[in-house]
Amino acid sequence: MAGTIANLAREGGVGVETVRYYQRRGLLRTPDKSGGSATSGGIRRYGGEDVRRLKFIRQAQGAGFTLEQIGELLELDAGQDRARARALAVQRITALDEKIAELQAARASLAKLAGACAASDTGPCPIIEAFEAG
Amino acid sequence: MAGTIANLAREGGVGVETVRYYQRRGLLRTPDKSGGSATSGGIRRYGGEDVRRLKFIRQAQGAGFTLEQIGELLELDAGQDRARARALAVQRITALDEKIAELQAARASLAKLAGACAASDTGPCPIIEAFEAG
DNA sequence: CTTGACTCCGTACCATAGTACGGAAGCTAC
DNA sequence: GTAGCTTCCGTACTATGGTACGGAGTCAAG
Repeated sequence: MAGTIANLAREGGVGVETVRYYQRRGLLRTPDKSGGSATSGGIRRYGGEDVRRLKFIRQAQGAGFTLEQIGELLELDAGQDRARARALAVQRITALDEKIAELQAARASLAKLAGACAASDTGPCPIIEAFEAG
Repeated sequence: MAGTIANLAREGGVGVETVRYYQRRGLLRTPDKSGGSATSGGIRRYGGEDVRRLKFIRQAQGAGFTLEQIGELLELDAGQDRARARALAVQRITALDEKIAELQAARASLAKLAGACAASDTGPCPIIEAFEAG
C-alpha cells in the first residue's frame, strides 16, 4: 500500500500533482520525511490510511460533493458527528434529484427535437427553432 | 422588445455584464451606436432578434451545451447545416444519458447510506465508512 | 443646464479543480 | 561515483462562466 507519492497517486487513480493539490487544500496529510540529514529532508512516505483517504475523496467527488464539502466530511469522520453527516447526505440527495430532473427534461426535449429534425429536411431546423422560442 | 443593454439583459434574465461577456465571446452581436456626434458614439440599441438570441443561449445552456457549442449552434442556424445540428444534439443526448446514470448511481448509494446512518447511532457512520471502502 | 442614472470599454478579478514548470535535492542502479 | 529517474516546492498557468471596477461619455428630467 503506497510508499512514494507517485504510488499513492496511482493507487488513487489520480496524478501526483492532484495529490499535492489535495494536500494544499488540507484534504490529505503531508507526512514527515524519512531519511534526510537533519538540515535537508528526504522523501515523504505514504501508507494505507492515505490511500483510503484519497479513495474516499474520489468516491465522494463521484457523488457530487465539492472538495470543500469533502473536507467537512473528513472532519466529521474525525469528530463522529453523524447527524451532520446525515444532513449533508440528505442535502446532496436533494441537489442530485434536482439536477437529475433538470437533465432528464433537457434530454427529453432534445430527443424530441432531434427526431423532428431527422423526420424532415425542409424548412428551418427544429432544434434551433425550439430554443429560439424558449 | 429590448432597447438598452439593461433591458436586453433583464428580458434574457441575465446581468448586463453577462450580455457584454456573450458579446466578447461572439455569441451576441454588438449593434451600431445610435446618436453620437460622428467622433464620439452614443448608445447601442437592441431589438427582438437580440432577445431571441439571448434566450436561445440560455435554453441551450440549460440543455448542457457549453458556450462554445452554443456558438457552433448559432453558426449552424445561419448556415442551415441540419445534419451537424442533429449530430450535436445526439452527442449531447448521449452525454446527458451518461451523466444522468452517474448521478442516479450516486443518489442510490447515498440514499442507502443515509438510511443506514439513520437506523443506528452506534458504531462508525456508514456514510463515511462506505466511501472509505471504495 | 445640472443632476443622476445609465452606457461604454478595457482590464482585472472570482471560484472550482486541477495541470504545468523549473530548479534543487534525493534516491537507485550500474 | 555518476547518470538518470523521482521527489519536493513554490509559482504560474489552464478552462469555464462569469462578476467587478473605474473613468469617461451620454441621455432624460426637472
